[in-house]
This record gives sequence, C-alpha cells and structure tokens, in this order.
Amino acid sequence: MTEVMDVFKVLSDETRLRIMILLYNKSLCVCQIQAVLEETQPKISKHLGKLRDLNFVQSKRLEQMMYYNIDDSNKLLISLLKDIILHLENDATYKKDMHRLEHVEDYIQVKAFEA
Amino acid sequence: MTEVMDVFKVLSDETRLRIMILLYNKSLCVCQIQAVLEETQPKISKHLGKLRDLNFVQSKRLEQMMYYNIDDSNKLLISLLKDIILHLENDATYKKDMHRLEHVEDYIQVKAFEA
DNA sequence: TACGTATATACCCATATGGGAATGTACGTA
DNA sequence: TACGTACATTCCCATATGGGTATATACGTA
Repeated sequence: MTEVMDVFKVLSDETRLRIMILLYNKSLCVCQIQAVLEETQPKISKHLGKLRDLNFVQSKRLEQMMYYNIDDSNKLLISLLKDIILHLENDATYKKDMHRLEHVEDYIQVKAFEA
Repeated sequence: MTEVMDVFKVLSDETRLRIMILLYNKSLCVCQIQAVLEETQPKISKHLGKLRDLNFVQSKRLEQMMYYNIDDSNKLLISLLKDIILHLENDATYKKDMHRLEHVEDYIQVKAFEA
C-alpha cells in the first residue's frame, strides 16, 4: 500500500505533476524542464531528486546536461499518468505546458540539441 | 489542475485511501469504517470531514448514524480508485480490510443493521 | 588553469499535515 | 429529563513539506 501512496504523494504536488507529464511525453534535461515550466533551477532539481529516489524517473548525463526519463517499469505510475492526462485535456496550465513543450527549442540554447 | 492534485492529495494518506476503497465497495457509517480499519473515531471522522469538504463523499444521517458514500460524479476519482484496487490485489492491508469488510457485521453492534 | 554553464545540495524558514486527548452535539430510549 | 451511543470538532503538538538563497560540484572550453 505504501507503493500506491508514494505515487499519489508524488503526483499531489503541482510541480512534480507537471514534470511527470512532461517526461511522459519525452525525455528532457533539467534546463528544458525549467524553461517549459518557468520555475527556478533548484526547485526543479529538488523535485527531480525526489522522483529519482523513488525510482519514478531515471537520469543519464550527456556532457553537462542531465537527461531525465520516466522509469517505465512502474506500471501503476504510467497507468495513472495516462488517466490524468485525459482529465487535463482542457486545463489551462496543462495546455500551456504542452505548447511550450512543442516549442522547447525556442526556450533553451540550441547547444543543448547538438548532442 | 487543482482538481487533479486534490484527488491525489486525498489518496496519498493511508487512512483516507483505505476509507475510499471501503466506500468504493459499499456505503458505510462511521462506526463501521472505524471497526473495519481499527482506527480511532476522531481520526476517521476528521478524514471523512475532509473528504466531504472536497465533495468526494456524501453523507446522510440514519438515526444516530451517519452513512457515507462515494460521490459518483467525480469521474477521475472513480477511475483512479478502480485502477488502484487492481494494483492492490495482493496487498496485505487491502486484503485484511476487504476481509473485515465482508464480516463487518461481526465487528459492530447488530443494532446498526436494523435500520 | 581559469571561467562559464548545467546541475545538485545545504541551510533556513513558513506553512501544512496528521494524530491524540478532550469536549461538544445530535439522536434515541428509559 | 437523564443517560448512552454515534459522530463532529477543538486544541495542541510533532513532523513533513515546499521553496528561497546561497553554495558546491561536474563538465567543457579558452
């Protein structure tokens, strides 16, 4: 039951929920997440740290950048995220995030994409 | 997005999660929930109060007892609960709660069932 | 080696949260 | 009316949580 509660606790914070939704769509580095969500770097990093500690995401370094992706092995997490996203279709924040995600190249240095 | 987070916040507490799972199965009064979960009455009541404030459950009085039931209009909540329950199939606490729920008559006064 | 960028962490603080103990309130019955 | 049962609420406290600011670390490049 702890496993279930951990998933819910993680998703009950807006920043983490938004991060997880982004990563559900694609793998991203910290500065990209930061740019899309328009939040401070330590805030993003700390939440990513929690997500990593709980094995909800994995990270790998690519030169200076740390890329994060969802750990697909957590079936409950994936299942819930899919469900949530359906219910957020018309949510303003969600739509804004998705829009900025599409144009993520406009918000960060081109450099990050040469890798 | 707040709506989604509220649901997750509510379900991230073990007591509330267990209560919601019970109510997903059937309508119950406070003393029945208390008996099944083996928790104190104020603890149960306070959590039920939160659930009621958020319109996740409804209550109606039947003589001395207050019966609680899930508010079916919250589609996300119902959908998530269904999903959670699938993932709890083998969970010890869940199984224990379900077992006690089946025998709920053994744990409370017969009186509560005459109504 | 010195510096800039990307990321992580430490420290501090305000606030939220959950639970226990005690008390209040509603209802039924003698 | 007095009492018992069911439930709600208040008060208090310990702990958890999230965020800001500052700082440390890792990596690439000049």
